[in-house]
Amino acid sequence: MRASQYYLPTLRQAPAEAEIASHRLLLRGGFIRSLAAGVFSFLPLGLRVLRKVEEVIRTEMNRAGAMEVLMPVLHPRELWERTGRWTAFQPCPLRVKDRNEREFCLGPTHEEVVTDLVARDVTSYKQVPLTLYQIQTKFRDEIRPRGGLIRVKEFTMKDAYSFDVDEAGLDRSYLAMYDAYVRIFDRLGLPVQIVEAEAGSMGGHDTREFMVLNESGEDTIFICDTCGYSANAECAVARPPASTSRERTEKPRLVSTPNAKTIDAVCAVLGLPADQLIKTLIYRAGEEFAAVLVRGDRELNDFKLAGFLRAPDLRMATPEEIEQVTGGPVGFSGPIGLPESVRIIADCEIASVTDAVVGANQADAHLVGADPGVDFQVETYTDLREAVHGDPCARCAGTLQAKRAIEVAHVFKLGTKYSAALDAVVDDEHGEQRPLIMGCYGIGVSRIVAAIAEIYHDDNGLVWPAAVAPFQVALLLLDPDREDLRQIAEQITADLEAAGCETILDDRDERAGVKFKDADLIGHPLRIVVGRKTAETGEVELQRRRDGVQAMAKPEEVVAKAGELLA
RNA sequence: CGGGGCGUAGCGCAGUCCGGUUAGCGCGUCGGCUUUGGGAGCCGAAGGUCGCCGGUUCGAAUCCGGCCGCCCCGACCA
Repeated sequence: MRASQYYLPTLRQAPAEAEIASHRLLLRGGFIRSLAAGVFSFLPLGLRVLRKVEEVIRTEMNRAGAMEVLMPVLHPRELWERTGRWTAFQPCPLRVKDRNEREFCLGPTHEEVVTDLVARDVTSYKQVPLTLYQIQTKFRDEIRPRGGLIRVKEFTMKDAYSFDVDEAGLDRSYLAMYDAYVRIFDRLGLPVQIVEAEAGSMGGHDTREFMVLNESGEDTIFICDTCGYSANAECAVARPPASTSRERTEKPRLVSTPNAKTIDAVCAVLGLPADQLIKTLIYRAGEEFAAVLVRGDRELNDFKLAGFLRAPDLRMATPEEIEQVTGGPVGFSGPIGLPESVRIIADCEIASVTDAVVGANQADAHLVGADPGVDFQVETYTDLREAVHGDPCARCAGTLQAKRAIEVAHVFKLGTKYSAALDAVVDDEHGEQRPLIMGCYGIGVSRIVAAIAEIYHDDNGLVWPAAVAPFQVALLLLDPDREDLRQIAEQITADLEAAGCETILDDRDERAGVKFKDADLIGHPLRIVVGRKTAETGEVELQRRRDGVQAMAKPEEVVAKAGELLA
């Protein structure tokens, strides 16, 4: 391929809107261009990278026994209503109407479509296990696109769905995908941390996320420095302190805390540290109210609470509801003297708090000297708080380290949520009808491009791993007007391409500096220079982008030498 | 959606507070000459609804109101 005929619009300066490295460099290198917030075009170079990533995924999926299909982007509303997700899916699917006012959404994910597909044609246990996948554009009306390709409204995703008759089959299908993912990221050269996670709006269990450690990521994960336990912040568990035994002391004492509606304010008024306070949050689930207790210096984790209460309509109580239930205004709620009907749930840590400050359930007052289990009873102690950097690991004597990460893939077990709703049932070996048990496995293909760019770059530009580089070799012909040099360069290009090494010949009518800068910016793994030195010595210069290792070679030796350097 | 920032030539920016000639600068683009191994030099040229709509004013890039777009921080996800 000749650079002089290639669409290669590199930018000397990054557009102002790009902040993170991958976004900046992908724009500058002429890989992508933005059309609107979270909507991008892939230019020839970017598309080559995207296709490389796809191809790695495709071969490993096929190897794992999954079969590729292509499902529609346009999904009829009725299908989504059968699973209740027309309104429940977050972020909300993009919706369109046809000329007859029939409603569709642009597929944000394909559980409904694939399950419906399988429901129509799979009727016997003999037809499973079955794993179908596709590589396709997904649409999500993201609340806030950000970070170039990191979070967008329209993106390429590989999504796979497995169907089995029993849990054992699901386990096998799940493991096959898990292993395939490990191989995929290994081949892509992308180091991933596999973490425990929540399933989000898809529903499911045994959720694992494949994370690329990076400051531009949107997730926080915790990794134990000793045992390797790792989990998304949404479900990371820290070891609570040993619970403390208490004796009945004096009854809690009412103190005046005028206008102290926040933990900070109460601490200031009473001169006490926040870990001496118990924060009482009032939640509503259906017609039921719950008082949720966490230590004053902690944050409640909503995922954990929702997971414990298992109430689909869980929400914080309104100020009016709080007043009605506790008898006091917002900011002064406490666990003492609540109506019997209010459940009291506490984070494990509360069990070791003594002599605590709690809200008095009346305006401008708190109670001092409250002891859990003595002055009030707790229905259940469970892990409800947000883990923080430096917390003790729940599984060993190690310490949890907080890190930022980019989620690039996700595997989890769906169970029968979709098969039951969409009648994907088969006869088992006894002739009994059973809903298929599903697993779901996603990879953010275009996001991987961003993640690789985040990880592999330096001050001069991108540094693509060979597996995904748009071209393996950039051959810089510094004097395109010299016919002898041009012939050498073209011969080397032909040799390399014949050897299966994708090569772009930079024969543009540009100065040497421009070609060097562009080659560095674009990040070709190997650069070969044909220039004046070649005319003098008959040799060309090879340089590896990754570490700058150089070598000289005669034209007929270039293929072998390039192979060595790219290995 | 809440908070913050920004919108002037393809890209990066100045000018806006304090209204007043023909709206500037760097890069890029086009033409010419020179140059030619790390984003060249000189000469010449093209390129602008100053995001949009309305208002104030003799006069608006600049002041006021509304709207749109983009980026960043927060709650969601691949």
